Amino acid sequence: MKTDTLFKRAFNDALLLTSRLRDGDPIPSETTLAAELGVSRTTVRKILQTLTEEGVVAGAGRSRFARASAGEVLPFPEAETVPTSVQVEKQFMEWMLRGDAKAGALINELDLARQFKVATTVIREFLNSFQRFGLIERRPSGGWVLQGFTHSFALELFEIREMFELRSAREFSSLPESSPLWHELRRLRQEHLDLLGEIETRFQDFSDLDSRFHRLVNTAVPNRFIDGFFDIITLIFHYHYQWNKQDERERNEVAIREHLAYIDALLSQSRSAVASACRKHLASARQTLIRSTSDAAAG
Amino acid sequence: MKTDTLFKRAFNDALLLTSRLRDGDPIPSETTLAAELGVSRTTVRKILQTLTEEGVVAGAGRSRFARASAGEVLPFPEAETVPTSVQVEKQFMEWMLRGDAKAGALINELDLARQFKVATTVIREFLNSFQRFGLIERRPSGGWVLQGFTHSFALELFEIREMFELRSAREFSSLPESSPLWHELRRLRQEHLDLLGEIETRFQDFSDLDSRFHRLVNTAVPNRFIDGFFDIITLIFHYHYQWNKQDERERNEVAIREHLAYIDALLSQSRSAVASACRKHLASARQTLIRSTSDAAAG
DNA sequence: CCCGTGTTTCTTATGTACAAAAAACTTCTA
DNA sequence: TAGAAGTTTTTTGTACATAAGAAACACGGG
Repeated sequence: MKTDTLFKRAFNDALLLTSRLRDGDPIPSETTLAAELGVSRTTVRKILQTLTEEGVVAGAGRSRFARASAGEVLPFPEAETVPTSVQVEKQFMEWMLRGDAKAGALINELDLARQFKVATTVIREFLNSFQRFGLIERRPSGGWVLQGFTHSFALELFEIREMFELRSAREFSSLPESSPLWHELRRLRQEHLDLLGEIETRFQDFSDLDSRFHRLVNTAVPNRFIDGFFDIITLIFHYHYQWNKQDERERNEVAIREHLAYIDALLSQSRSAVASACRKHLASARQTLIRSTSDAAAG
Repeated sequence: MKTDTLFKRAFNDALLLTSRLRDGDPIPSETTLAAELGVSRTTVRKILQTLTEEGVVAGAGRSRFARASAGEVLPFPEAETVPTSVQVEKQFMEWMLRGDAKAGALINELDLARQFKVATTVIREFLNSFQRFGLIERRPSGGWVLQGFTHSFALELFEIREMFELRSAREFSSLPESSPLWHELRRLRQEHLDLLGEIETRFQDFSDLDSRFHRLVNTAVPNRFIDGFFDIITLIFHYHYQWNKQDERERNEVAIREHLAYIDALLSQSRSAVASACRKHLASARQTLIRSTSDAAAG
């Protein structure tokens, strides 16, 4: 049976919306709610029905209104609102990065299904779509081999990353003055400065800023294959930030300063300055990543 | 139920093997046969059983021998020996390239399943693994959108291809004298010359040679992401060669000459010569591909 | 005790069933 | 009659069953 995490997430969101209403306020139309919650009308109707049963919403059809008098309605637990695919990805990354499995090991679908408490179908589908990240590989005879987050994986990843980023940075710096991306870039620069000012307390916000900055650079001249590759980078860094807490504040501070130099180079539109700032930043990012790699030798 | 295309393919191969034996010759051991046919012993035993029933093999256990006296045994039809995944890919590419579906169109799993005469599960799995080729895209709300083999697809593909190929060519040309790849390259050069000599009759053999040459260049310094991207190139060209027969002989002849110039540049180990020969070849390959693109405007 | 076959167990590929969610269609009312 | 709710139809996501095929285990003869 299909899970109803979508319904539960939307229900929780709807609870928040209604809690802002006062007793007797009219409820927006189903179509409006659907747009606001980002789901179909079918799901909205299910939510309205449940809210009515709970007494938070009264009336029916075209005349529905909020009932503040009703007792507090408990939202669904956070965990039940996460799509299965996201849960599985998370569990798989933990399983791999925790080192429960070594590079070269065979992946057992049934085993994983039991461990992650999902049907084998879900694991199968996950592995299929996860293949593109290069961390697992299909065997000709069927089944999967774990390639793992190894030293060579990181090196190969960064070789491509450098090619792509240099290309995008070059394109970006030759954008016409009129491009709205310049404004975006200046805004991001300010965000970097702000974060640097509060680095002691907000250093964990860097992960998101990092991703947004590199994404912006890549939008100068879009290419679907570069975008796809960027998804890999994003995935790796997302989990890397979660798992490697060592020297986090220092690392992020250094990275912010490198970003600022990189941004200033872009703004200067000097090709050589852009290339060198970009290379410098990527080199230190690579170093950080490689240190958390699973190989024995670290050089 | 799992299909038995594997068994049928292996059975046909085994028929060929036994047809070379004379009456009374001993049959190799199950393990040996398994290795030769590239399947497990389980499948070999099934084959031996069938062959025995058909009278081509007599005896049992350790003493089995060929029986030439038996009438001709019919192999399974070619079509039944093709793995489902391959069949589906082929049908999907036809469906797309024939123009049965336009870019931006939604993909209906059930529809395709009926059309291709397979279960929805198979389509679903196919779409998932096919995503990496960039010709389809998953919608956030579920379902798939056809991106299609468009003008911009070809342009973006070649932008990356050029980056990767230039990088690999550069690495290749700086390989040490001792590398065995130089020998491989000289052998491929000879194959090109041979093909050029018989171009009138053998021009269709170029597709395979093309793929092998570019693959060789890429093996200089392997990178899993470049390898993955190369799979996309291979897929596209594989079908492109099958569908675009216009000027095929002329196109291939030109390409062979470009390859030869490219190979000679590599052998000369001159960076600038390599870069220019490589660029020149890719430019004409791009032209060819773009002409068979599905967009209205062709420039 | 090694190589080979016989036997059993495990794993994966594929078909079918069914609920969630989306989308399309219909009806109603201000 | 436009927009809203009611209803029906499609489509997708997940579970489960079963046969094909791989792998592991067991045993026997030289």
